[in-house]
Amino acid sequence: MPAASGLTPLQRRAAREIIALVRREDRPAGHHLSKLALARVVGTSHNPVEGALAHLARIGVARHEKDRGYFLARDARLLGSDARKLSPADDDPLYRRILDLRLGRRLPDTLSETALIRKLGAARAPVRRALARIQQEGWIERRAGNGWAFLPLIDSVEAYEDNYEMRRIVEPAGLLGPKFALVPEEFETLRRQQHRMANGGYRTMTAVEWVDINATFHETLARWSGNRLMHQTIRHINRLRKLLERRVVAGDPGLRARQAAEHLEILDAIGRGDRKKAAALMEKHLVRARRDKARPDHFTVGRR
Amino acid sequence: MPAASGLTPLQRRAAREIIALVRREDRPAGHHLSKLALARVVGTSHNPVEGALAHLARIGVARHEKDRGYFLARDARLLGSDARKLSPADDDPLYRRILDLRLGRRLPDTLSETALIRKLGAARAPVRRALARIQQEGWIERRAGNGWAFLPLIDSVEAYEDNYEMRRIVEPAGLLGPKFALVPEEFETLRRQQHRMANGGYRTMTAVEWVDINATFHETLARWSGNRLMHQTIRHINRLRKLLERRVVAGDPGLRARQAAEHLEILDAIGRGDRKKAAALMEKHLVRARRDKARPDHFTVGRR
DNA sequence: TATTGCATAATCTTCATAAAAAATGCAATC
DNA sequence: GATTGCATTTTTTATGAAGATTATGCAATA
Repeated sequence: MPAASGLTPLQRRAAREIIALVRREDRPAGHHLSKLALARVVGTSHNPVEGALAHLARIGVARHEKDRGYFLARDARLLGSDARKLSPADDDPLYRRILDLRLGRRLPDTLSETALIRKLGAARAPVRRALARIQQEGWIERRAGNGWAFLPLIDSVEAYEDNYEMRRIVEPAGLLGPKFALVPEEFETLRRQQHRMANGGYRTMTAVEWVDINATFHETLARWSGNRLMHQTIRHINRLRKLLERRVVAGDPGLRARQAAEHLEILDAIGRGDRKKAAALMEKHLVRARRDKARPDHFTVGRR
Repeated sequence: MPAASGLTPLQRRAAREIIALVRREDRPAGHHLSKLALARVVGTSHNPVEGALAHLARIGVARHEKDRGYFLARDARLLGSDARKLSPADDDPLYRRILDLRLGRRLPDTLSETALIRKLGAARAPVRRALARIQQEGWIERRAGNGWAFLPLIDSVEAYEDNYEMRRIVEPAGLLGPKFALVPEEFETLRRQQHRMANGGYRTMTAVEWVDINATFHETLARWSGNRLMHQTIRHINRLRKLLERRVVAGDPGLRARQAAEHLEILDAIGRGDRKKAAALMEKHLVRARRDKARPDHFTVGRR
């Protein structure tokens, strides 16, 4: 049973982002959820946000008052299980199925679109949509004439190592780039986030939130490099990494706290203007993170 | 008037690759063009290759003998103008128009698919195909709800600088990676190619061929790194670079020869197993290449 | 024994239209 | 003066069938 049936994908996404936002900012019960402000955050018109808010009211996350709008029903930090229920993993079932099939070695390296449609028992258009997303993520490509070919980017320990090696090469270099410039208010936001995490905030966090905060940290620094191609590349690498870590065990709490501490050190160095130090710390951080995670048993195949 | 009307895109592509192949290998008149072997090279079935060969016979590049197949009509090195006529630039007219419009600042940063369809006066399906390609190349992305947003990756001097900076960071690191291993026969092929180019071979080459040989050189080295993500990333960066260099002047012959000489130096260092030296040479090479090309006047906007 | 040339089968693209979803506008309300 | 709630407009997605293209098989031939 889907966690939030009856919603359009965009409404689900809006609902997810609303919860993520209030949790990031640790809003208390009673906080006003302004339709227009939220629409700006989500990047859509206010229409789908209305649907999302209505859903949040149905599941008891928000209260509705006629002509006044929606308000948070409980403190945001108590909404962990709701955040989990709306997790992006369920977003596009077809995408999920293809990913699971592929990771489970149940799809050949190359196959025609029609063959995939038969296998999934789905219509062409949605299958194509899922394929487009996968192509965008970079682990499938069209073959010259017909059909598609999976690329070996997500389904092996090696891919995992490759991913970390790329990060180790690119991210420290980004900190040293000629156009690097931090954005003060983003700097403060990152520091606050990582600080909270280092001091036990991870206990109320879902796994997805943890991963997202991590990704945001690294992607923000990449953006500060002033090199847009580098930012895009890091985003791409991170997306792939999320797929690779899909089956990785939750990660013990000590790990989370230590990572946050390392992130804070890097931020401090950047804040002092000591980019060389920051780059060195970043490299060490990435080497250590790889060692902590890249173990063969994480690549066992299973359902869920 | 299109250079090769009546051909399907795949047939055009096959024709192009056949000519590129025989020119790369400098085949003489009379060389047999085997349908099956060519199909393997192009990556399709032999059907579209047949169409391509028929076309090559029509335009006088190949001769046909009943039940014996097709044969090269002239020495491959004399086919420069034919190679130019089949150049990939004409492949998807819609893609070209969007690119031109965007580079000419005639498309807003964000617009709906329908608006684009109206502007181009084309049907939805082909527009969507072109957009998918652009999305793949990374300079457009879907917005949350509706529409598309252009990313600033192809339309400024800065993007050009960013591109070279990324190459400078990634490519030398690739040569130093832990899994680096050259492929002997590819090594010889690269050496032969670059040697020919350094010794005046560039005179019979089209601009597109020059760019392709360059790209092949760098992408092959990236592949040798053993890091598939790195290889993919370099390929992506190169594709963007081709767009950026679209309007760059043809490049004086001396430049071509010098670049080839630098490529040969790098290959020599790799061949000796001196990867540190190779990486240093690569970095110098990229810095120099950037200096030679990144001049503002290349970003003048014009038709064709 | 491998390759060609052609026939047949499978796959993909296009296109028009209906239905779903998102964007937008604005009077009523706080 | 800003925000909500709802009506209207615009955009996108789904669908299915015809036509185009590509894949495949194989007898005839070099």
